[in-house]
Amino acid sequence: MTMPAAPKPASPRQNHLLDALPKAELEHLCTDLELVPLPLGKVLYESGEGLSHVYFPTTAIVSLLYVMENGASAEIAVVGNEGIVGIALFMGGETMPNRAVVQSAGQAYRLKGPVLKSEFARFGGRRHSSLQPLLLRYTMALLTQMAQTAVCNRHHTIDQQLCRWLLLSLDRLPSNELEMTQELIANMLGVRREGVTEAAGRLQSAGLIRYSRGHISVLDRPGLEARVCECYEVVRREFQRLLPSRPIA
Amino acid sequence: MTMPAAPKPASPRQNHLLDALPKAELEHLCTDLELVPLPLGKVLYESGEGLSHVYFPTTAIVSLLYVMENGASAEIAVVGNEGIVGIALFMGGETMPNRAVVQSAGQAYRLKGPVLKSEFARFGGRRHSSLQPLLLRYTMALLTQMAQTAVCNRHHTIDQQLCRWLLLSLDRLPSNELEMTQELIANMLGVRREGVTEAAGRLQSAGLIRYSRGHISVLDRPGLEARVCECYEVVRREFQRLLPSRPIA
DNA sequence: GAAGGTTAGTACGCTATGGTACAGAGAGGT
DNA sequence: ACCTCTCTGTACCATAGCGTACTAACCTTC
Repeated sequence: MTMPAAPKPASPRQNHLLDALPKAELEHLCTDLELVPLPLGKVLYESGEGLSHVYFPTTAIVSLLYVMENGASAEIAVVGNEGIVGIALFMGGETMPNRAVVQSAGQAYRLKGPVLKSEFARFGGRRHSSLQPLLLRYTMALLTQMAQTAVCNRHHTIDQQLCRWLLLSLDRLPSNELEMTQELIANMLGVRREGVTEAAGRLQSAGLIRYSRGHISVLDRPGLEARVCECYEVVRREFQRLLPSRPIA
Repeated sequence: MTMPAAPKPASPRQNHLLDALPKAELEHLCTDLELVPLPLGKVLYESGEGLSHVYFPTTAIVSLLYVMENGASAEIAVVGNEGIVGIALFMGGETMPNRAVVQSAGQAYRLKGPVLKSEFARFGGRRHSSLQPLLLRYTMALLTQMAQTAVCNRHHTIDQQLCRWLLLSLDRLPSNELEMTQELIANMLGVRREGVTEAAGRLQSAGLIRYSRGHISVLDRPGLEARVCECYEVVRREFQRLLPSRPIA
């Protein structure tokens, strides 16, 4: 069951990582958490650019993209309310050769880099932080998502990849509606826009979705799950296993 | 300059991660490091299987593969003397949905899981361990390699991918010779064996490599670099940036 | 040196996807 | 109501890579 559609007050607990923290620790962070709107298309960081903040999405979805020299792009991973944007900050290295762009508008809590770093390192000191193991497990799940993206890109059809993409997005949204043009989906998947049109047309004919000018209604989620490749389930299971506080679906 | 081909005595310092540790810390680990041979094809861990050890390759190269339900496979990343096999052990989660298989025979130092974990966690205590930040930065580099694999799978031709694969392997070997059948390369790249035959044939006609029954001699490395897609350089630069102790090339 | 296995090369048709061009269908402004 | 812009649908050809079948080199072993 997804939650009721009533406009809920924003709370850090809408992000599963923050929600998984012990009460005291979350409250400790709360003073530094800043709620920010993430409009569609906003670039949180650019390839190779240092990050000033990390973002814990609540209702927004962020795509990690690689943009090639010739301008073509491909989605590497997607981050919603189950995760955090900006792992390079606590993993070290400061930057990544990717771009993080808002794929579905919404909100996120952001935290200044130094605050996160000090909290992350506060491990084994007087007080045991549970943030570090949590973030590391999340990173593992992200790793799996990237690995599976590579596999999917190699072996699966656009139809299957579109199903995977829709399901991954759906899992990170409160409703069955998403605002997304075919053009943008094509950018994410790294395929032609026409390819998405055809694939989406097939899904629509099958009665699984309804598409109209940037708005997708998912009518038959089980139908999508029946068509998707194994990649989706592998990723979903891994997130659930590593971050069991709450199934991401 | 690659090192002279003389058979050197094995040393943990042949692995760049171990080599990057301060002397005292390496010596502390040395009692637990165990040199093991890694024959071609050996499976270090299976998808979803718990790991008892981590491996620091010195002369071996290990591939991380995803094996699909139908048996087809795709390489996710490759680990040589610049890295470590078994990051799930310190990242948490214990397992990964991949298989780690020896792609080029050689040696590695292995370390019992619990030893690594305790050393990894010995951070912020009385003594600051430099192992943790090192391994986390390595994980970031691995992340980039996976991301770039996804991009490469999406956008680049078999020829380009073969070049990338050869260069990545070359960077992890002391010589310009590799033992590798086209069949195996095809498994790694997740393409048909015939596709590799044709791509390799083109490289051979161009005088860049010589291929003969499982043995490849790279004759013209700059030639390969001229044909490879940007993915190779992105990964190489990222490894160099994050693990600057020694360029992996 | 003959036999059998492994590795590599070649050929042919098929399909998914890319490149390109253009037409239709909504939405929004004036 | 009309124009215009954005988004979607369709069509056509080109091509990279797949599936399959077969042949040709080469290596090993008897």
